[in-house]
Amino acid sequence: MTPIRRRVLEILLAEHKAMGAYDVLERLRRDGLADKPPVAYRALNFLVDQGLVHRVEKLNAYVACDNPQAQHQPMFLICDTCQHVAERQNNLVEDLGTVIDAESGFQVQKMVFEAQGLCPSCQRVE
Amino acid sequence: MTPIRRRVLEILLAEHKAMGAYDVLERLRRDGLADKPPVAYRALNFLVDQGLVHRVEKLNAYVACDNPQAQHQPMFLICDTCQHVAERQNNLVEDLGTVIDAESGFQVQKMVFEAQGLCPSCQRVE
DNA sequence: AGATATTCGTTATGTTATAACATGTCAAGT
DNA sequence: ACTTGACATGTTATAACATAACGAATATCT
Repeated sequence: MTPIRRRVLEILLAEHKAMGAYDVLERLRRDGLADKPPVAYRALNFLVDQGLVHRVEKLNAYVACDNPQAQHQPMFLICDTCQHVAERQNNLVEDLGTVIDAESGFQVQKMVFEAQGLCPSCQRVE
Repeated sequence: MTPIRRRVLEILLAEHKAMGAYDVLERLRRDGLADKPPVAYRALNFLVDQGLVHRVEKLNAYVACDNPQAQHQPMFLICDTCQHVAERQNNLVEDLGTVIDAESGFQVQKMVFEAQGLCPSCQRVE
């Protein structure tokens, strides 16, 4: 952990939402830290490798992990209306990894599971 | 269906692999068709909406659908070694959609499921 | 201290995607 | 036949996302 990495994690924890790398970068700039793209990407990639941050593929964005202690295969529920990203866990995801392996011989190393739709509170509004 | 859309679909069917929008564009250019990014993106988005093509989020790429007739929630197995993308179906994916809805009230409209790892033939080589 | 490895700062550029607007095409309605 | 409307296309420009490369700074080990 270094000052930049720590700061990026703090930013993501404080926002508690998915942020693009350039959004993070903008925050770093406001803090007087370096503001070139590689600075943000390096820190984000490091945090993702450590399991402290997840990347949301559908959004090209990053969120702080809800539960960094536990080994887990996260899945994300992305609300199309309010853009909120909820992290969830469900054993079915890991089961699916096992099933794929058994059925097709494909050796799964990493899985991406992301659902888009309407979160409960946006359903009520519609 | 229009000439450009048909041609883009043909290209993807012929390659039988995931192609980036700019790869498709390069082919269109060779065919003497328009070669500006929006041309490729419009055709690809159209084909995705029709269910004839899928977008692979992890790769920012597109593949022709294996089985366009059937209503399905595809999943993709992406080999990190040979880059091959296999399309699969499994009821667990749809089950997961149902479970999410039941457990958290999130109304799922679209799901992305992508696994990365080693395909059977690349496992043998390692 | 000197050697080694890691991180950082920066420039430049590569890659993916869309906004905006002008133009073309064709069929339906009058 | 002519206008309108819907849709598709062509084009410019630029936004948004991401990394290669390299030298300087900092930490770690012996």
